[in-house]
Amino acid sequence: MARGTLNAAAVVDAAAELCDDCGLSQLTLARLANELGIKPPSLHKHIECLGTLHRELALRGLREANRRMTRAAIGRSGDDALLAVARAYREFASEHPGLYAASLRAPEAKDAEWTRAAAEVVGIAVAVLEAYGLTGNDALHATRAVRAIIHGFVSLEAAGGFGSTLKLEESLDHLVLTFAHGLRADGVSAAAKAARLRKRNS
Amino acid sequence: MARGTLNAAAVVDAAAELCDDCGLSQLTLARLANELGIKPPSLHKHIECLGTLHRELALRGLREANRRMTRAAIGRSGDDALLAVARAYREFASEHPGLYAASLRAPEAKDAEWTRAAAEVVGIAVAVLEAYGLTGNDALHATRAVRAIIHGFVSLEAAGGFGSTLKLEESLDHLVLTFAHGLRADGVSAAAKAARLRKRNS
DNA sequence: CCTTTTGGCTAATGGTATTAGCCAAGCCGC
DNA sequence: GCGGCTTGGCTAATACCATTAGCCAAAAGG
Repeated sequence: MARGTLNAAAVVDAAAELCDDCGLSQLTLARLANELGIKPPSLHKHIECLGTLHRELALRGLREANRRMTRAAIGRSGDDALLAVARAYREFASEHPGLYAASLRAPEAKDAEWTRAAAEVVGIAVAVLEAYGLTGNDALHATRAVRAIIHGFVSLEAAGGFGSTLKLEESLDHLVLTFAHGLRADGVSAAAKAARLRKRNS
Repeated sequence: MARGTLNAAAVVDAAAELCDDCGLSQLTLARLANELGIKPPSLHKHIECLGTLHRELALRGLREANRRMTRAAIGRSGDDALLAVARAYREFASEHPGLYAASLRAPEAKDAEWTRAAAEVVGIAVAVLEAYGLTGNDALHATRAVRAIIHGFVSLEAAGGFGSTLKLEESLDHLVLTFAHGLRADGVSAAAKAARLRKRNS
């Protein structure tokens, strides 16, 4: 390796590419070094340790997801926006499985930058849900719901959990819109009522 | 270790306990051996390798989830059943985070036993959804949706992804019932229509 | 009671991350 | 242009990890 052609950003670039190709669990410092044409210990001149590299990848994944979802939401509202955001997220996970996997790790509480990047992704869902006129706790519940729906779908897909041949995009569209329909059709208050009922039963 | 007191089941027992306590990623053969009072290589007299141990844990997790969900569904139908199954699954993941994490790994295609155990968990959701009168592709989409919803919620919770203080059980109830409401209120056909519309636009 | 099987063990191999410490290339001030 | 400092490679070494080979004694069974 010619001296000086490498820096921290380039290392993370290579790591991102590698984990997209081979899976995050296969991303090892030895492989990464080999890919870059240097010896493993030399990596520590650019990154602190494997943990910080994973953090960098998580940040990068969150920012890329944020970028795509924000862009998808522009100029849309309601179901249209919800659908576009969900699709953008799914597309990101599909195109960058390694980065996506890295982005799933929960940020460490004391890491403000990481926490903020994760919160911003949630913020997009919150913003889109404003169109449904939800307020207070209902909005928070619905936000969690949207996160869970999209994350659950995408990560099951990534794990190969959906066996059959039915188009995955269609499934996600169905899911998001059915949920949105439930929200619009006074679903939240109905759900709250049912939850109370259930709680009394148990 | 006294000779004869140990067998494969006992090893998996200890592994399950260990990974519930310390996280699946912290489950190492060295730790496990230490816990059992033997040396690491001796483990290979009972288990083939770390991979097969993970498979055993996955099977155990799937069966326990299956058991709890089946039990929860007994004597219920409709929203009631859906809610009970979702809660049972969430409770399992919450009480056995390590086993739950192990159960998430996609079964290897040629492993019939593992594949079947995973399919049975899905089967419960399918059975519960029959009450909503869905047929054909709609039923399949809805099945995927329920899996995604429950899995997404539970795994985000396990990863600490939900920051705020709002009761998690309530959020899951909201989510499940809002989706169910969407299903009941002719949500599927509406969603399909919207999806076609969106497809034309893009 | 002797033989076979079993389930521990130690030793060794090759993988991992990481630290310490060396050394030369390149940059910066003079 | 030259000398010193910083930088970014390197090798060597440490401490883990899983896994295999091969040993040996305890238990089991004829």
